[in-house]
Amino acid sequence: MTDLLSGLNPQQRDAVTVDGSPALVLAGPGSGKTRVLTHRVAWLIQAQEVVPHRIMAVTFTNKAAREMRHRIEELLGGRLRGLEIGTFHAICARILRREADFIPLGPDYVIYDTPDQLSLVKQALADLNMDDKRFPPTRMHNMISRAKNELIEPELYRSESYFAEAAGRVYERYMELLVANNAADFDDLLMRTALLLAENAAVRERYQRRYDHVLVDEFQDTNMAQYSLLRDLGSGHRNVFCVGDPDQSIYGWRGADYRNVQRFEENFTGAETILLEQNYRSTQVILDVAMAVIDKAPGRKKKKLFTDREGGPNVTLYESYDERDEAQFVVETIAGLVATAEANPGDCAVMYRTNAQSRALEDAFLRAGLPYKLVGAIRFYQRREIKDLIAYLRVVYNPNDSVSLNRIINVPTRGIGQKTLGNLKIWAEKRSGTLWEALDALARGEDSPFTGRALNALRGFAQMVRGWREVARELSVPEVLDLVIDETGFHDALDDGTEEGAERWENVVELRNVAAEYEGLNLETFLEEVALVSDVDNLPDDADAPTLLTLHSAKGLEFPLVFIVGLEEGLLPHQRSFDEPDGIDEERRLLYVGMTRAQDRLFLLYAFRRTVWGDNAISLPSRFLDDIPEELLSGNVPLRSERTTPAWADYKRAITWESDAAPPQKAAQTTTYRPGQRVSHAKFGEGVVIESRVTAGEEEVSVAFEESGLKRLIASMAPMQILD
DNA sequence: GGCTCATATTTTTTT
DNA sequence: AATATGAGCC
Repeated sequence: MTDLLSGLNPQQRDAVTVDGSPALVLAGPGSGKTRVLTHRVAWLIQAQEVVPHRIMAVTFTNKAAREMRHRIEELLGGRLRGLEIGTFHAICARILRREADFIPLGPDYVIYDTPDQLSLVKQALADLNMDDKRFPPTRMHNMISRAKNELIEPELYRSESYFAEAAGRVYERYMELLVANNAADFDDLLMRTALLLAENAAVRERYQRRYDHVLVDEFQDTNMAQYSLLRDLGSGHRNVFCVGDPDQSIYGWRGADYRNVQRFEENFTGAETILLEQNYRSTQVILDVAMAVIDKAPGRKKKKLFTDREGGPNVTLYESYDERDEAQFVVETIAGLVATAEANPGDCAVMYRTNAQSRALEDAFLRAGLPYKLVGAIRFYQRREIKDLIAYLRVVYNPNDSVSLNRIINVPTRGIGQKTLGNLKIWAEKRSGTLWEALDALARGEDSPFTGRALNALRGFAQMVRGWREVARELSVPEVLDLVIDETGFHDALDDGTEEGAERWENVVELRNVAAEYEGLNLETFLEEVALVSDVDNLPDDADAPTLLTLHSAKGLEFPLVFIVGLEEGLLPHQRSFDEPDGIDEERRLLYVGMTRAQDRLFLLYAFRRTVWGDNAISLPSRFLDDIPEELLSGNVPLRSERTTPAWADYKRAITWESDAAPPQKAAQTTTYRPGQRVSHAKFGEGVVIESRVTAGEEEVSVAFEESGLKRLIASMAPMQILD
């Protein structure tokens, strides 16, 4: 039996052994909060003799849940049975299936992902005869989602504006459609569970008795619904243990509210607050840089993080020419450090603000012939062919899921076009039944307005689905998949001889492999797993290759070497954050989260110009860079005091000036280069000037290089020798 | 009914 | 740049 408390510092030990009162652990990055959580669960089981199934532990990702279970099992030296551990969404999904009697859904409800949700919002708009140009489905969906996260039901949704009033009507119809489809969206999982516990005393008390202890990780990123759930679960025994860090709150856009930390202190009076300030991850230099950035956040409770990893190499700040150059620097640096055995490829992570930025990086890795691991981007389960097959499985499981039914009724094409489908919907409405009920009636030979080809196509499809439903219970998930693929001619329709077709078929094979791993599990469990997996969940940790991921998905992870790219105005902070109330601050915290992932080395990069939407634009270094003391930086960017031709400093003034005063005039009015001149560039070699003009105060030269083709360069950035 | 080509529109971040 | 939608043609 291991001593659970040895090897913990005094604060960690206090946290692990909190007894008989609620606890709030404010844990800085790298302060061992995962350790505290796992040791506490183990301590409860071992020292307090709490039965595992009376403990609920909530994590932020499924991967974190798996790892935590694994670590606790290691600590206790045995398998844990019954410990309830998972994300809020996963735990709620299970509760709702069990308590389906109390909600307007059957226990066989399906979970809709974002695209499903969006198509249902469009349907709601259509039903209400509302124009989707004036009421964009994404915005409507956003407002609905926000309401749900705040536990506001349609009938309570009050409008302050015309637009919000419209959203309220869409919300109401959207909910009706979800119920009709026997479906729940992500937000429903939380809202329905939270409301059930809040409104039904019997159910609430049952769950209060069921769990003696509730532990929550990443507490700063909980929303109202999640908090309400937590309060109701914990109000009896008050054994609620929350771990979080307001400085790492980065999910405000999804309804997370770090003020839940204050609410917790109010609702759970007498809660013990424990600060974990010692960082065991990063060097002092990295920590100082990160703290310099976060300290500028307004209205923040200052925490003093410290580490015994004194000093460390300076943080590298690199200004690249464009996103290609940026990616190349990353790849070359990694390759260099690997060559000198200073790092393993798997020690490195490259982080960015938007998924779109991964492209340039992937290109550079591919060109260098180096493998990499990519989190997110085109998510596997979002690929068309995968979604199609999942939709088939969902229809087999729950044929009243009309979103899935609509998706596959003519995929692969089987002669059921817009017109026939429209008629089918009209007929279904006339019979006041669902789409599937109409199809089912057709298959049974009921009289219908359909004749000829349309009738045959519809009946054939319906009979095929009926056939699957009859045998599905006897078959494993991969067997059902095989049946669907076989009878629909999915392979031939997909693998059309093109490279893309072959790739899509590969994905189908991969899905079948995934399904095969669920051998023994039923369709219900498979569909639920698939609906709730996140990208980080699928991160393979065996491959020794650099990881490419967004700053958001980097939360909770750590790497010896971290590159953060695209530190530019408009990207980080992102353009879309500018008009959000807490927007810029959240961007700042996002950068802080990224920086504090690094253990040994941190590289910060920005590009002088970047292609955005196929347009090449000059970019400005991120304002956050200004907050970093220069003595902690090295790289290719001159000190602020020594900059002689800092092109961007003037742009910055031009863009950030507040008054109506004209932006400062720049020196460059005439061009140094003329069309037809032969020039030589250090990197691109020799070429001929095609054009040269002054844009935004900078001379922009287009040169046709013999080796490297046509380039557009900024004269002051990339000086060239004139050869004639 | 289905396919091809042209136009529009897009990208924050995720369960 | 890449994808989604829509018009027009077979």
